[in-house]
Amino acid sequence: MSRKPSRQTRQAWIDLHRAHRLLLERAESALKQAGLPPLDWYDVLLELRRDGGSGLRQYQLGERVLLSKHNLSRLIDRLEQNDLVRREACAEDGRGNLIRITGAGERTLERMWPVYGDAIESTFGARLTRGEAVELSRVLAKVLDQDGG
Amino acid sequence: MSRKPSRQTRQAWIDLHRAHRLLLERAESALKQAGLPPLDWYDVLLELRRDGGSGLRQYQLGERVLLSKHNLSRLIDRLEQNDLVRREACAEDGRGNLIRITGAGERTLERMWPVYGDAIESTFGARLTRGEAVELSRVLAKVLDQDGG
DNA sequence: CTCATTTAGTTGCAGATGCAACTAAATAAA
DNA sequence: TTTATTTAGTTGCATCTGCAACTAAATGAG
Repeated sequence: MSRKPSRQTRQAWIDLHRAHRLLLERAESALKQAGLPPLDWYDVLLELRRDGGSGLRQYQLGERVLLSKHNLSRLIDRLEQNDLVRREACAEDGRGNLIRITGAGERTLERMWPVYGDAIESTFGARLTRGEAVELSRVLAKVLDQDGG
Repeated sequence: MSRKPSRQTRQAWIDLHRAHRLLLERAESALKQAGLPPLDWYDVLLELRRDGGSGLRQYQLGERVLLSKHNLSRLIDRLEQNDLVRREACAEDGRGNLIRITGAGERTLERMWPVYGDAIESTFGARLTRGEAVELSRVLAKVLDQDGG
C-alpha cells in the first residue's frame, strides 16, 4: 500500500519534527540553566508521584514514559544514585522491582515544574490559542492511535 | 511573564512529543530493516543534492539541518568514510571546507526515499486529511517562528 | 515434578550527543 | 605591522542511547 506522501504531508512532517526539536532544546536549556536535572527525570518522577506512594513496576513506568527497558533501567540507576527514587524488592514477582519516589524526589519535581512550565508556556502555550492547542491534540491523536497510542 | 500552561497546552505539548517519538521510531526502524542508513544521513544528503553540485559550507549545512557543529562534523566524518560525501578545501576561506555529495551519495538518497516516504505516508500522511496536514503546519509555524525560524 | 519458554530487569559494547577546550584562519583594532 | 577578537571546524571527555547477550524468576507443557 501507501502511496507517496503529498507535499502537504511532507511539510507537516518536517514542521512536526522541527517544532519538537526546538521546543525540547528550549526546555532542556531552561532546566540546565536553572541547575536542574533533564526532562526525562521529570517525566519519570511525575509518573511515580501520580501513582501515589504505592510504587510502580519498572515495565509499567516504561510504558508510560515511552522509554525502552534498558534505558529506563539506567535512568533509574541515576535517579537512585541521587536519592530521588528507591528500588524495592517486589513481593508478588521475585524478578521485579517496585520503584518508589522519595521525599527528595518530590521536592525535585516541585523545583522543576516552575521552570519547565514556564518554558512550555513561553515557547509553546503563549503562541497558540486555546482552540489551536485543542486542534493540535485532536489531529495528533489520529497519528498516535497506532498501537503505541 | 509567562503564566502557567493551561491543561490544553500541556496536553498538546505531550501529544507533540509523543507523536514525534513514535513517528521517528517507525521511520528509523523501517530504514534499518531495509538495511539503510539512519535519517540524519538522509537529511544531510538531501540538502546537499538540493543545492546542486556546487557544494555547501559546513555551517550552512548545519543551519538547514538543525545540527550543532560538532555533531555535524562527526556526521560528515561518517558520511565521508562511506564515500557518500567529499570534503574539499574552500578557496575563499582557508578554514572552511566545501561539502559535496558523491554519486554514491545520490544513489543512497534514491534508495532511501521509497522506504522513508512509505513510512511517512503510512504512519502519518494516510492518517490525516489534506486539510489537517495544512492546519498542522499552520499551527506549528506559529511555534517555529521564534528565532530558530 | 521436570524441562522448555516467556518475562523482568541488568550489563557490555558500539555508536551518538553535548560540552568545553582546542587549532587555525579571518577580521578588526591599535 | 602587530595584536586582539571573532569565526569555522575538530577533538577529548563524559554521558546517553540502542542492541544484543545475559541472569533469574515465572509460567506452561509433558
